[in-house]
Amino acid sequence: MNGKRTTYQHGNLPAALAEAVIELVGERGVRGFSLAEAARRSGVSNSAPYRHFADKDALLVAVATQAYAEFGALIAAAKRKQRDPRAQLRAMVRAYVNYASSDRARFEILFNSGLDKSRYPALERAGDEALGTLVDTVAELVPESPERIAEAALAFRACAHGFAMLTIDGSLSHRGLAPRAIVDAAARAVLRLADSFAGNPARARTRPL
Amino acid sequence: MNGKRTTYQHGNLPAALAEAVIELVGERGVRGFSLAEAARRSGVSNSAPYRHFADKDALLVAVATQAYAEFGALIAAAKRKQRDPRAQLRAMVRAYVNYASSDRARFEILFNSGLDKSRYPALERAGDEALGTLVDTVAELVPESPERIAEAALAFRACAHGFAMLTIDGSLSHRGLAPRAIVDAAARAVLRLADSFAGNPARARTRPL
DNA sequence: GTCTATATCCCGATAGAC
DNA sequence: GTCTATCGGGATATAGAC
Repeated sequence: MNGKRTTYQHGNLPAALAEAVIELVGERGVRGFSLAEAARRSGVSNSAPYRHFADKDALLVAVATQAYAEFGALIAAAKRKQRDPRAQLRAMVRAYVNYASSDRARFEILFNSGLDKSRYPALERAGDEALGTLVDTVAELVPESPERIAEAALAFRACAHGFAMLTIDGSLSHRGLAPRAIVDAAARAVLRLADSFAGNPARARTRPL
Repeated sequence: MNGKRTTYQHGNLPAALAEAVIELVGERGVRGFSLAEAARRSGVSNSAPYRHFADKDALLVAVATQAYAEFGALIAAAKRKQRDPRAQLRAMVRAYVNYASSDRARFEILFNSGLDKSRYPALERAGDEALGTLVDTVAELVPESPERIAEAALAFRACAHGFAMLTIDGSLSHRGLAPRAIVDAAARAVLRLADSFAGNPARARTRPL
């Protein structure tokens, strides 16, 4: 709001770059994204980003960390709108899979960018935090042993993740499956799993939950 | 087997390039792969690949198409070793998820390269063919309606796919989950789904299959 | 018909000036 | 913090050697 800016364009170059990254990935995919173009769109020179990020990957990791926080918040919000654990699980899975189409760029950066998460502890922690809500819910749904809870949580998450990845990857598009239909199918599948886990392992179930 | 080759290095540059791509992706990941380096490793100039492939992506698509064939063959082979449909499903899921760790480079090219499959019809067809065996098996497992079969097949595939993607992505590695354990968990999860689908939709199940 | 040589442009990254 | 300059490398397109 004043004329103080001379060489300093934004007051917040990191944020501007992050936005540019999202924009670019949305337009060209992760492979089409370039640091130089992000700098250009932010109105700075090629080398300016290096004052804030060690390299291209560092910028991507920063955006991914942010995205994880947003992703986790969406999942937590979906849960909060429901009362019983089963409905909460459904809502969370829907939020998970929906994120792949509603915020495709960020989802791609998180899960289809080839970033090795195990090399970035902060990113790994952000991921664990984002999905912590899911694990908590599973603990209420599945009886007894921690092993069973862990197994169930992994299954739910993997199932939802698979649907989300297929949403992105184009393998399903030629089958006329709209994003919404995929979200529905994912929720149904995970609830089937949940019902299976809720019952006694080796025996039949009788209307779980 | 003769001295006829002078400038012609391989007798088969496309195959040599494909091999180099696998090698490179294995070493550096999809993002680290470069066409120039693949050419170098194949002993030809920068521009030689363009006699066979329109661009970088075309080479990647060619390798992906090949990989799909191999992937599909592994799944089909796993099925053939079993008799009853349930065991066949288990074997196929295991083959699917195992592929992610046993042939990580090809799996990454197929599912983590950011290639938009819907833009390459040949690749799309290769994918459908590779997974056709799975759908066939589901038709034997799930009763009645084609809609139910389609829903079940999608759920099984998505679930397996999710486990496979998590294998790749490093999200699970810090939890001490070995590839083998992930394969086991995936098979158990998909069989839970299968049991759920095999029963009557809205009622309890009684030891399906 | 297959590959080399070459040339252009873009990108990633670094060094030093303001 | 940012810019300019610069280096090395990669992606292509073209022209021409064999």
